[in-house]
Amino acid sequence: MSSGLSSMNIPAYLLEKGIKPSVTRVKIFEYLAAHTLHPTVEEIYKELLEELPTLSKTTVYNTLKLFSEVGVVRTIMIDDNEARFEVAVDSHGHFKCDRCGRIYDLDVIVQLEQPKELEGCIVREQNIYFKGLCKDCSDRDK
Amino acid sequence: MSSGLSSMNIPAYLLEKGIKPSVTRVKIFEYLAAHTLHPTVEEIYKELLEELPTLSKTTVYNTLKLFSEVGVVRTIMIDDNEARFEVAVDSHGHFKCDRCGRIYDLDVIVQLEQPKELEGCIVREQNIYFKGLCKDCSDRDK
DNA sequence: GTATCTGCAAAACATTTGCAATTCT
DNA sequence: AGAATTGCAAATGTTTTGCAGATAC
Repeated sequence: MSSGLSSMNIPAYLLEKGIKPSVTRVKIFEYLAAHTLHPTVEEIYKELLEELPTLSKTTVYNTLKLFSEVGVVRTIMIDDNEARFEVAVDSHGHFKCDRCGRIYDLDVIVQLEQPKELEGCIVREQNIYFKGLCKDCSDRDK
Repeated sequence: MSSGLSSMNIPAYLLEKGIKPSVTRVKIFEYLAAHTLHPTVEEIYKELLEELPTLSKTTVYNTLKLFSEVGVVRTIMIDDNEARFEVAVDSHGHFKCDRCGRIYDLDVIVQLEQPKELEGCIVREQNIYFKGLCKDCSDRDK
């Protein structure tokens, strides 16, 4: 059969971060790696349900929380109260369109100088995001 | 009596933005102006309840939404799904402590260059925030 | 066989909505 | 009176929790 863990390609990245692999975890990770437009829990859940018919939303939440704790994924919250997720790679910026809600990655690698005010603090993460109207939506206005 | 609108000092800022003043609105604005550590709806509501015993959380939500729409306040969401608010002044960065949850303003005025990738987009807002452990919390580790 | 992972149902929150009551002019 | 503001109660939507069942080693 070809549905077990043993037949899967287990991302080294997960192992490096100390994640014990399971079919569910690998699938969720692969989904995030393949869908870089920052899916919501709902989206991940609905799509994977086709491959994993017994999947529950709780498990998606649990897994993303686990991934987030060990640094495999980054949680993005911009304004609306629904978390979005991405595989944690080099710090980059985001652009969120206020109209269509899409969140785009910016290739620019963000490496800000640490403000003097943060001396004594331990800075673990830095984020930059822009908001406005994306090209598609602003074209539609014309 | 001294509890009506007529006895209050109405912030010019509200009028400029076209907000029709009311006791509730002025109080909420004053609270935000005086409490710059980015209070939540809950915090604003609980504190103002002492002065405005009939205040409802719905009104706090409505007012903040109104303020936000006209640009009087800015809504901040960093990770947890609870909105925080500040009076909208010049763009500045934030630092959120993962342990105690406090959000600090950074005096640094943020004026980023617009990434080339965003050509054709209408950028209306830019945000920068750092995350990690604040001085108090990291001192506690030693 | 024991520990871990998963899933269901219910609970916990934050936020929104509909509508009635109140207030302001 | 008429329009806008406020407040209650219920609905909505996301996320968390407790615990039982399944799975892996």
